[in-house]
Amino acid sequence: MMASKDMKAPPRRRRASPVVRRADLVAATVNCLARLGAKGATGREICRQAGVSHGLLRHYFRNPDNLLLETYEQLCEDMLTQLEAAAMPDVGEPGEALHRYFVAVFSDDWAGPDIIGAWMVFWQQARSRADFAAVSESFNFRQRALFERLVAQLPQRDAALPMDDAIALLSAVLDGLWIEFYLSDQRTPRERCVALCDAAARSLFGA
Amino acid sequence: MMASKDMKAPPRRRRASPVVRRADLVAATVNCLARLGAKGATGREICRQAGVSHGLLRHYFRNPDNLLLETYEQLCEDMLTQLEAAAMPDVGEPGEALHRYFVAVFSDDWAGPDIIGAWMVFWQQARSRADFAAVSESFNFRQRALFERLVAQLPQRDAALPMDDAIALLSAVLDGLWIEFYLSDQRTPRERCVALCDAAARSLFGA
DNA sequence: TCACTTATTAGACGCTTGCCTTATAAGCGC
DNA sequence: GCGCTTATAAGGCAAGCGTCTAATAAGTGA
Repeated sequence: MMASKDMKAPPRRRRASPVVRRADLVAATVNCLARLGAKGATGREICRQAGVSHGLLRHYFRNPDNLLLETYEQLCEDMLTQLEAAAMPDVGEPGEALHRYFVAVFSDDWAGPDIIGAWMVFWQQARSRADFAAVSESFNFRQRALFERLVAQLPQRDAALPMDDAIALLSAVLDGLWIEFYLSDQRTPRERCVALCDAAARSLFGA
Repeated sequence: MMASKDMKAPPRRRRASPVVRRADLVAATVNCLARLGAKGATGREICRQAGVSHGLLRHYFRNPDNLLLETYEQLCEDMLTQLEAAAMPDVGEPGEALHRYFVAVFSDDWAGPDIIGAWMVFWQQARSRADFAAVSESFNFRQRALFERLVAQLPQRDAALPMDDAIALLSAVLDGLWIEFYLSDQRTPRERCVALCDAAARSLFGA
């Protein structure tokens, strides 16, 4: 006789606080986005990854898309907070804060393949969905503001280039190198990316 | 009585040459990628968009993924050919070819929202799949070579920046602005992108 | 200790997808 | 005009997804 014939097997049902579970699901979403891309980051797969039943998603989010949006918001918030923390202490020579900003941008936390991969999915969503576009807009605005504050600390040099242009260019350099690094951290390793950013800042704003 | 009770309704079966049909499917793939993102560009949807039955995909490609890869290759080829054609005639002042290159990169053909959206999907694939990575690698190499040839025409200036660094930076500027333009052609319109590229070239390689 | 809230699981349903197999007809060589 | 190749369509099948509903147990307050 099967000793455990019809053990209903309620495997594990440790209850967690809503805030923790939501965070779990958000984290699992990033993970899935990284491993499987937009196509593979399905609601059910995310739940599997988070170790919860697929029904739970609906309990916390209206639908998978909504979870994706919240993940985007969370990621933006975290990234901005961390970048700000890395760059803000106004110590050292002028320009040193900017350097720390570069280092943070290309740190494993924010330039890991998974993060950038997820980011691309968000970018795509931002093209077609207003809610994603709004998050993107807000993020860009805040990032740009932080950026301008850092640049303003630099010693003013000849205005060969309008300030706006120089900032837009440095910002583009960051994004471009981010992608380059994403495509092949072999071809353009982390330190080179940071060095290139430094060089760009020097070239655009004066030595 | 239904006059046309069991008309087998062979709706339309105009036969097309293989090369045309393949091109149709590739074009439909780009279109779907643009409209629906990676998630929505399913084999069946692509066939729907191309106006053919879903069985036909298998007849020309092994599977949807393979069609995606071929689309990537085709797009790379087309883009390189066109960029080369736009920039190669060595007429005008030095640097003018480079300018034409910038214009071509941000032309509707290659910076349309659909194209860039598709490109992001390819980038993601390149992270996890060797065949896509190979295409990406080859494309990058050829693009970089064309780029270097254009830059070499410029009058040599002070070497404040190693040539390699300057090229890498200008390349990054292009990619970064490409994305910026993708995210909002309102915020950074086409002409501004080109102007910024010109400014970057001037700043990096000397006036 | 007992009821009450709610986090959590599990199952059902309809739909779509990718893959494969079979049937049909379009156009070509003869 | 006839027949062969093959482009094309269409249907079946299993798997996976998203949504919804119902059942269950884990804490919590009295």
